[in-house]
Amino acid sequence: MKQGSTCREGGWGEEGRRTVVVWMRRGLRVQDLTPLWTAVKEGASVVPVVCLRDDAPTRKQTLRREFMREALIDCDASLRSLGSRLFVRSGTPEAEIPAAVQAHRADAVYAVRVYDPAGIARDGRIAEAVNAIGAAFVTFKDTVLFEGNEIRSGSGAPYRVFTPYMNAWLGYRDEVPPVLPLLRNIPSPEVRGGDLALSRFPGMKGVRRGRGETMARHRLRAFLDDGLRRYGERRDFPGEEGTSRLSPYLAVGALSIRTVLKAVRKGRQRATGPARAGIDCYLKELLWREFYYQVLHNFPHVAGGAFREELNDVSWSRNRRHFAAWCQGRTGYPIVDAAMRQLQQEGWMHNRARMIVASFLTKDLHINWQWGERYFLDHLIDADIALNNGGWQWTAGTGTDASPWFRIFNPVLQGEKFDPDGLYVRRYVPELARVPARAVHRPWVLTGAEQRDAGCVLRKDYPGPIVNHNEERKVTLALYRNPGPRRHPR
DNA sequence: TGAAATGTTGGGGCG
DNA sequence: ACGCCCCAACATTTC
Repeated sequence: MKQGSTCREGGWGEEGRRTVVVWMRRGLRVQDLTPLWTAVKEGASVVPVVCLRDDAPTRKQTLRREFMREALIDCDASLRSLGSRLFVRSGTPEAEIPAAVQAHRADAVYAVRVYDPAGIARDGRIAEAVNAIGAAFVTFKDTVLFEGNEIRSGSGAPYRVFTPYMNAWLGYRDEVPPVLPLLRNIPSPEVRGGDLALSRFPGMKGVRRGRGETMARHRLRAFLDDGLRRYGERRDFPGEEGTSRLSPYLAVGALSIRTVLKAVRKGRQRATGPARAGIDCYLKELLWREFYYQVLHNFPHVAGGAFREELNDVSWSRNRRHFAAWCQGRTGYPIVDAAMRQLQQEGWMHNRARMIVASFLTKDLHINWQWGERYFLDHLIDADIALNNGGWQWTAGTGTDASPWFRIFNPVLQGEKFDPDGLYVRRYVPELARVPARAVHRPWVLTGAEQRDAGCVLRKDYPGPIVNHNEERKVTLALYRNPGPRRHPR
């Protein structure tokens, strides 16, 4: 379970017990958090640390930062109820984790393990600095049930295709790590130099009490009671509340994947027939999560480009006007625009919609999927490098188990299929609220009089389609077939 | 977790 | 009554 640098001999602090800095990175919770639980179980005096920056958030990251800070408030409150607290450090982890070790004369740093190359490199630098002052840097498996090196094919190779991976994974189903026992008390030292109280941190002004571990547990409970058994039939309709909405909590570590799996399995035992099928559908999504972590772990080059490296040569469009229209939800394709506006307003987007907008960016606008990947990372409150990358490469057709690159979504048909009444589109694109259902995903078919009746005059109240899907589809086929240099018109 | 193009079939209108 | 055509509905192939 542990993996890390040198362990220090006999490092007992002045009160005769070890002191461990628990870096709460990707672990904004108190229960079922491996590094925290381990430190407490070992009898250490625990210093739960978060490193925050007090610069003004960029506009694009506002929602994400707000979500994280709500989770911090909840986390701090939970820690306080168990005799501890958050020790907030102002600055970068590279500077502040070693500084916290120094201030508390800690013997070790415990943290949740990460798998992205940049995060691994950063951990390496921090480990070096921490080792240099005589403490250990130890990371723990926590974000996934099984790591990339734990499930291998018969030949020992990592899996590149989802279905065989899933089958192999199911062979280990009895070995999933259990939910950790409840912590009832977390011994912690007094604050030292550089430690801030969360409430005193400048960036916390005005942050409401709201989402965090407590809310995550409520959501999980609500999903188990209501949504889970119908997940299979409802999950594809972005206008409905058919999904768990747990992803933001998993992303910041306000909820543990072990807790989710245990709860879902319990629900599955009681279910029969279609309900069980619906639950299995959800379990499969959790396995996609495991799969993409496994891919990033074993094939780290995906973080910087296509898994299928020959597809790094595709010459993408750099049309800024198109990209801006996509970002702002002004492409003239209602389902795309609704989805992108949902992202801007809520910092979250339904997964079906994510696939549609990703297909549109790559296959209709011919823009590099990495532009979309970056945009999603900046705007999603559930931003997760492994899953975001896996999803984008799946749609772009550059990844493992990728859809063939010629699998292109038609935004009109997708809209009509998965948002038949236009509920989703009308909610996020109010210009289209009064457009009749038959045209809500293709408003350009309305006559001038019908447009005026619906209060949606094309190119005045709502943009005309910025590209012609049918034409751009053909361009994409040519582009992927022959990845060489190419000029994009307009 | 696609969609378009192409092929096949069968029913009904119609000369 | 029959063959022909049209086309919807469905299946298969192709990108």
